[in-house]
Amino acid sequence: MQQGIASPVPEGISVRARPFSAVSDGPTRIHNVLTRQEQKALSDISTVLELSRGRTPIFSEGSKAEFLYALGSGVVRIYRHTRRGERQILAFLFPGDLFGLAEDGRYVNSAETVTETTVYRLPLRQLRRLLLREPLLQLHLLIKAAHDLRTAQRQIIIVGQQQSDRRLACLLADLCQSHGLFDDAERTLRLPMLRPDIADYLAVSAESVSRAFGRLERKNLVRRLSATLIEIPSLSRLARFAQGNDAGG
Amino acid sequence: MQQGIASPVPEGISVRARPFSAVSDGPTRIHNVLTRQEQKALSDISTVLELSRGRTPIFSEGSKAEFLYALGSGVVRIYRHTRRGERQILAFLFPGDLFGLAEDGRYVNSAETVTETTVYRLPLRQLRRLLLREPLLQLHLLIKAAHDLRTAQRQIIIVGQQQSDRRLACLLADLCQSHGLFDDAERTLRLPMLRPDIADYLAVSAESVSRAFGRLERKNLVRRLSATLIEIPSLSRLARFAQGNDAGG
DNA sequence: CGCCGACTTGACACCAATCAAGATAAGTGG
DNA sequence: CCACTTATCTTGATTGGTGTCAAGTCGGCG
Repeated sequence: MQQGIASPVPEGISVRARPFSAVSDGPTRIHNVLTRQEQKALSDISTVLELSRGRTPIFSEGSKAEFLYALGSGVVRIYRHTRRGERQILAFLFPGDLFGLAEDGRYVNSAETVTETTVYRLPLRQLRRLLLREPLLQLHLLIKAAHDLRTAQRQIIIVGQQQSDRRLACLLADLCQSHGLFDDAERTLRLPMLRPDIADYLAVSAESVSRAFGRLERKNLVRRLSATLIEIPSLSRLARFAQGNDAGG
Repeated sequence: MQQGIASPVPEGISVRARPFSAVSDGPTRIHNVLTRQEQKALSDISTVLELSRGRTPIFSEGSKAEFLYALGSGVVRIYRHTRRGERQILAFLFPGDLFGLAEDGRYVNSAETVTETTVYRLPLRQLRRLLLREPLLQLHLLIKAAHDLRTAQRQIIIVGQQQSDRRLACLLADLCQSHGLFDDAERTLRLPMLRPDIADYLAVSAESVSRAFGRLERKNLVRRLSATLIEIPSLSRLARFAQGNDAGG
């Protein structure tokens, strides 16, 4: 639905995640809404895939869709190619996320690992049967879908920003807040992806990502300790800048 | 889910729409997947709202979410404000679309009419009960949600385009193909929205929309008969240009 | 130590935002 | 029916940010 159901997050929902997907790490995530029992039901029909390196394709645009995937550990990117060979990354996925969106029986996007990952593969036919048998489980997936729709809408707003440093600030703030990549003690963010990935996510060139980092650095919003290790003195200042409140030095 | 279920569109699904939502106009839309019986069940818990003019607010960001809305006729825009007062339109909605996405019991976006509209309002509590009672209906809503996620991802790609004339071409092609706004005999598209709406949807300035129209006109991809009536000689050429294949004069 | 990939920085051209002015269309009152 | 008014759209001139191409730097690894 263009907007969705969601709304009051159903009460009495556990955030545990052992058997089915390792969603327990990182801060509590709103869409981790499956009970142990539901995760058991899902894991009963799933196959585990261990993908030991980045850039491993999982499926690609246009191929026949027979599975839904759930990410257990690691990071995955979802992307699509334009006709001119450009790539738009539609999402970075983290543990607990589902992927494998299809239309007319074919995947509409491509999926690749960014890091070493564990993926659970669920046959769509069995999944459909299961969902019809378990309305509450299905409702939780519906809520998850609504969450992902919100995430996509958030990215529309990010990509809609005109200045590249704001776009980058949005991404950095998101990564810090949601996915356990931020080390509170050191105030550092460990980026799992490379510059071209960031560029294709923000819809700018890789060079502009560098320049955007430079501008954030000059405003003391970030400091590059290395290309993938970013110190962030004040998360709230970064987030404020990302959302338009001009943050002075 | 970051991607979703969807996939093989369930068989044996009617596209009729009389009682609940007037989804029958325009070409068959993939997410119009409700049976008469399901529509009846939904209409039993819904209230009809007739909104006789454009710019009527339906709900706004941050207010308490107690309803899901279904659009019966007309056009609605979903948008969000950035902190600097800019507006990003996240979607134009057409008959059959659902809206009212919420998080923690509050709407995350604002919704306003663009034209005269008919809206069906569904109390979330009753809807939730109904969905748990009717797993197939719920599955159809899940498929609808997956469709909307695809639509949002499509907009990410549109907004990610660097040239404004390509963005505009994408929007025009979409409007032609999906929503019964295109007159096949005359080869004209009737735009229901004004320039600032188009601008805030494409994330460009209103002036740039005008210039983009000018450029498309110079390439003979469109002709402005008036500000809201656009002649489109070849839909396929327009679509090809939108997707990156450079279309010469 | 030197190679290699990844990232950064510089120079230039181009596109879009902005501010401002002009054109078009629709609606109002004489 | 026409003049006037207003809202909307278009066009122009300027400025700044970004893509592109190219060169340079950093860091890891053999």
